[in-house]
Amino acid sequence: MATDGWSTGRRAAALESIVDTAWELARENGLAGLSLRDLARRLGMAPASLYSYIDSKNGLYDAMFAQGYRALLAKEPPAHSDDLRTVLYNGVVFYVDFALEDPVRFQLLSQRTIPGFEPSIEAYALAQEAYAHSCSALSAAIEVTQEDLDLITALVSGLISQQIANDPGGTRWVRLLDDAVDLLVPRLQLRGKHPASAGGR
Amino acid sequence: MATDGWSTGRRAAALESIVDTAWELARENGLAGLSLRDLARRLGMAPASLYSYIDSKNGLYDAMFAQGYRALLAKEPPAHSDDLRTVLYNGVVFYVDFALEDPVRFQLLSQRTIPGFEPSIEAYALAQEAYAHSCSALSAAIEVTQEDLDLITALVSGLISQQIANDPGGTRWVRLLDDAVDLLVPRLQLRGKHPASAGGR
DNA sequence: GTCTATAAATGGATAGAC
DNA sequence: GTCTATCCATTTATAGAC
Repeated sequence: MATDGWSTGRRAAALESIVDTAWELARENGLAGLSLRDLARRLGMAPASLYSYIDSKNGLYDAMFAQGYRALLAKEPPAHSDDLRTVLYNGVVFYVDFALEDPVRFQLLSQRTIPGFEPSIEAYALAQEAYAHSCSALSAAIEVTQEDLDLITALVSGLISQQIANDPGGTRWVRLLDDAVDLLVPRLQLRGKHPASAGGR
Repeated sequence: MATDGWSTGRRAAALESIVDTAWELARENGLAGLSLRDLARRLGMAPASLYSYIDSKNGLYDAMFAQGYRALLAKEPPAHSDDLRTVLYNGVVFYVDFALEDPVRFQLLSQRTIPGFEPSIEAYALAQEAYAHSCSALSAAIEVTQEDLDLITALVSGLISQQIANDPGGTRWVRLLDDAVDLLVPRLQLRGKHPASAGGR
């Protein structure tokens, strides 16, 4: 039905506006400092009205979590390349840019910091999809193991969180991205030269 | 005066008991979920009495922060060695053990996650002291630049936070510590062979 | 869906007696 | 230094009218 689609469309748009405003407040007062009262006030509505769109505060965090990963999935990925170093570097920059663009979002999406919150299965599926996308470009360039990917993830997320925590707005850590890639590339190439050890998951 | 020392000693002991209990609650309910009311109840005292020891909730976080770094400084450091890889590996394991021993403590000490909290100058000095200790063992073994140290810090803290966030209680990330050290050692040795580039801060 | 009203609890923090 | 009492703001969440 047209009416049905229209109303659910309007509903989704209203929810997205709520989530957008929630991110706005989270950037101002911190993720844990977000309150439904502030949110309703900024939206010009009564706090109780929020419950037409979310079922609880954790439901709001869940919607924010999902929207965050949807934003990552919607981002234009780096151009393809056959050079391993280029693929890795571009992929890493792609994610670092996204993370530093909004540190609070990085906090919700990548760190476990809100006491009671755990993403729903559907929201977590988006996170996995985004992760798979990041890995596929690299897998196309060279055979990588799960351990390779985990090391890359650790190093990159470590640089990001150090940057956010210890030099917010600066470049002390992100400028090491080149060096970080230089660290990783030899390990990946080494494995690429031993096809006998292929078959890693 | 003896009385003075005694009373301040008792006072310090009482404060430490408060901070210990605060950590206990933080491990149960999350760092942000800590409340002065719960804390007082568990201590068997009135909430108002806490204010004889702390001046505010952030003051409590500050005392916890300081105590956390004091615990790190009090930990028996790894044995000395002349082998670079051994020094690096032992130093890294030393810190990883400390972090995983109490993930919530790692959160307060190493991540910026409590909205209004910023460590006091005195507490932060302890953090710097602990950092300097970690670096000195490495510096004794080989010449390292600040960039080297930052890369090590990023990789290690990245492994720790991934371990905590994505595989709590498991070993998926920490078992990569060996590989992480293998990644770092060549970079450090390379610089060691070019003494012309010495003088890095 | 939105509102008013309100629940029911928790939060941090202070005043003042003892 | 500890207590009782309390303030006052805030919190999430619900009930029920419109």
